[in-house]
Amino acid sequence: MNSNTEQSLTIGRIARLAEVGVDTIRFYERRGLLPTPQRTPSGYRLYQTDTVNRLSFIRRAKALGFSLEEISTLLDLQDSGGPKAEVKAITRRKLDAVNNKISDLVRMRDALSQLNKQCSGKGDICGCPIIEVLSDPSDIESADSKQTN
Amino acid sequence: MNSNTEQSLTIGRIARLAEVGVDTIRFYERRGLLPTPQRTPSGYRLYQTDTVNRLSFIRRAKALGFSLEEISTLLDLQDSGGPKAEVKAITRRKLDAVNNKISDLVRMRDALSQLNKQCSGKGDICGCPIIEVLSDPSDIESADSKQTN
DNA sequence: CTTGACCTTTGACTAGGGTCTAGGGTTTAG
DNA sequence: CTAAACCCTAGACCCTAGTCAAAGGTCAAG
Repeated sequence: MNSNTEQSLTIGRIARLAEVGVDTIRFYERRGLLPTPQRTPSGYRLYQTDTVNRLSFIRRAKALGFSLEEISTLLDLQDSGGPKAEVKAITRRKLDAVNNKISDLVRMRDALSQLNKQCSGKGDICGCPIIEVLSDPSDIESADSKQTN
Repeated sequence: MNSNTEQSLTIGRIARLAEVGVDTIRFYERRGLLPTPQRTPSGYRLYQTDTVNRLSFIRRAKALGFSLEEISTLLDLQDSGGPKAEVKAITRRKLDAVNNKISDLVRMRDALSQLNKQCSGKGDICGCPIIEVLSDPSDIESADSKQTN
């Protein structure tokens, strides 16, 4: 096909380069994260190699906890040269959300870890502090005063 | 209806007492978290008041991050008087999972917070450190990790 | 008797992020 | 030439934890 200049890759090749599935790429296209690609006369999608960068961008943003919708916005801002303030606002919101999630999980962890410490793990279930707390939470705060087994 | 002994409640009443929806109760029944209840001759479900405790158990276990499947196991153990060790193992696994999720999120938070600090938020997007990191991660210590929700 | 609140079932729908299938057409290596 | 490997589309399906709707049956009050 094209001898030199800039090479075009089929979806399978670009998928292997970016380490994502071909279905994922088509899915991202439908979601507007990837521009509609060129096609061969027979209808095959053709991608430029820089699409790999875009896919990597998406992977990294996902690793930071951004949703596909947020990533889409980020990519639009990048494409259009939009204001930095908006990128920062998205990051800030995500940071707040992550912090909230961490607080929730830390609370869960503290409760679980206390229960785990308190339960001997021996014998049958009667008097198991874990079951007891779940059955009646009135002692969940004062749970450290009990040393049941 | 019933004057004294043990009163039976319709699904709507038990739902109000336990502060869950009636659909949720039927859903839990299908999932095996609630035993199949008695019925009136006309087919209405009838619950004993202690079903409220069971529903509260489920609510509290959910708040600790247990999935319905795990809660189902916990309830089975409670019903059958199974070994404490198993309850403890489930709690331990959940604790580990929560800790892993916290680590992931803390890593995300650190990356996001660093990016947020670095970005001036002024001007257009050229040189935005957030976009740059997403485009080329060579300057951040791999924020890659599992997906978290 | 009628009204309204309650109950029944089945089945569809939600969000998020894909993954897979069926039923085709195309391209390439041998 | 043929078979394998690749590509296309539309649409169904996965997971979790429910929630909602439709179409009908039941029950208590007035």
